[in-house]
Amino acid sequence: MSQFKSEFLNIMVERGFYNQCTNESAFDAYLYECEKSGKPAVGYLGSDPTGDSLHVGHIVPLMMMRWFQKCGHKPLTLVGGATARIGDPSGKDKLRPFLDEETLKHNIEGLKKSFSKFLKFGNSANDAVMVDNWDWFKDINYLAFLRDIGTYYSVNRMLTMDSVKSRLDREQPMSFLEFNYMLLQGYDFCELFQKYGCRAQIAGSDQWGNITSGTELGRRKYDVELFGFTSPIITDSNGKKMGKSEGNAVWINEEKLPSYNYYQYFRNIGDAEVGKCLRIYTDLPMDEIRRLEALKDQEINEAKKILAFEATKICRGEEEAKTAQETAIATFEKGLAGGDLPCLEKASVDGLSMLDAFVELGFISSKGEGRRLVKQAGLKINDKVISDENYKFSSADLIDGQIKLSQGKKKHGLIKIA
RNA sequence: GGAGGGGUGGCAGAGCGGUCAAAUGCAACGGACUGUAAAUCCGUCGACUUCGGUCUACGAAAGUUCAAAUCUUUCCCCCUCCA
Repeated sequence: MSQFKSEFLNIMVERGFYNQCTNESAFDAYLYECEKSGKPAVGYLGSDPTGDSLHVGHIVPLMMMRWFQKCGHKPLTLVGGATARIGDPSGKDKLRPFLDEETLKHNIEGLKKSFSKFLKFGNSANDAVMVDNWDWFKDINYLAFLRDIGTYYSVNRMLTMDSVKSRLDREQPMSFLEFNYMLLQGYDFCELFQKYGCRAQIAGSDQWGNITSGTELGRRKYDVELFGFTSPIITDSNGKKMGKSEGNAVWINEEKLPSYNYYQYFRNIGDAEVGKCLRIYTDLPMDEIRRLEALKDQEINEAKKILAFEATKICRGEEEAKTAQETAIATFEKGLAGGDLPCLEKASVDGLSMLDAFVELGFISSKGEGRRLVKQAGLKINDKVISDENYKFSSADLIDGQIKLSQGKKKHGLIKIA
């Protein structure tokens, strides 16, 4: 299996991160050279601040960077303050809405937070560094850019790029603005090369076109070989992209999603995904992973628990992971009401309408939905199915000062007396 | 600038004067079966409701009509072809 000289690439292959590389053997040699000499290679991962947190779908490249750093290399995290003002057309049919300054600033802060959960930032040689491409794009002159960069791009070739071609094939509009996106990303790569000696870009496979834009620009303009390295798109067994739970994104930042929900997302992963997810979303050694993924039937639940715990640990810290796990075990295995469940605090529960409580907890979005669920036996109070949609609580429902509310089999919450 | 086509629920996509809260598919949700899995089956899927109904919705506004997603006018947006 170990066909590479560099530790990094071997890990990538072994754990299923490897999809495509611009020049495998040269990249390997370069990394090996760096690893041997103790001089970190520099690689970057870019992300446009279109939201204020990354989500599970972004973890794959984040974990690649994490390993990159573990192998002694230096990760740069680039936020696209400039490119977000344009919008990457890859994989999209519509022009993105423009973002105002304030949201961009807010989003960039959020991304910093997300990045720092997976990478170590600081001042030593291989610590991660955050950069914003707005810094070099904000003062750029249009004519100068066209002349210095535009000359290296062939429109003929750009039209064959997937991001462009698929739009055209599907007869979706593509503005000139978006068409320029790949030049900007190419420019980023070269800029990072100039400033930090960055030779590698790591990303999801949908970025291939944008990456090669950079490597080609590097070759033409600076006569240097830059490397691009991509991961496969990780899908679940239905072939859908990972990262949605109950129709909502699984966010990295805790203010967007409680750790308990984060834990549950991984706990509920399909059997077929366990091995793949252990490799990608945890730091566990391969021996351990091979042992876990060999488990079958009921036993595989042990593997899922470890997966959920480890994944939560990386992102939310060990304490949070423990609490989430304890809560999950208490509620699901012991049928109790665990401590970290979503909770509603009330001064008194007498006369409180059950439906209102469910709405307030966010389990249902309307009372109508709640009524339907009651008809379908989907709502429970203290583990007893409720058949009266107008049920009102009284202090008789309190058990140890709290009431357990459940919607379906998986959503549980509490009402506590404050 | 000219000619034509189109904007419908989370998405895709029917409907083209009443029977339309709007077919169908996907997604989502609940139940059964299980292992907090997958597959399958059954059910639900605008809001409020004293479950009788009430209200808001088919790009926006105005109009015709007892009645409009469906017809008319204006506006906005998109697509295709021509210049």
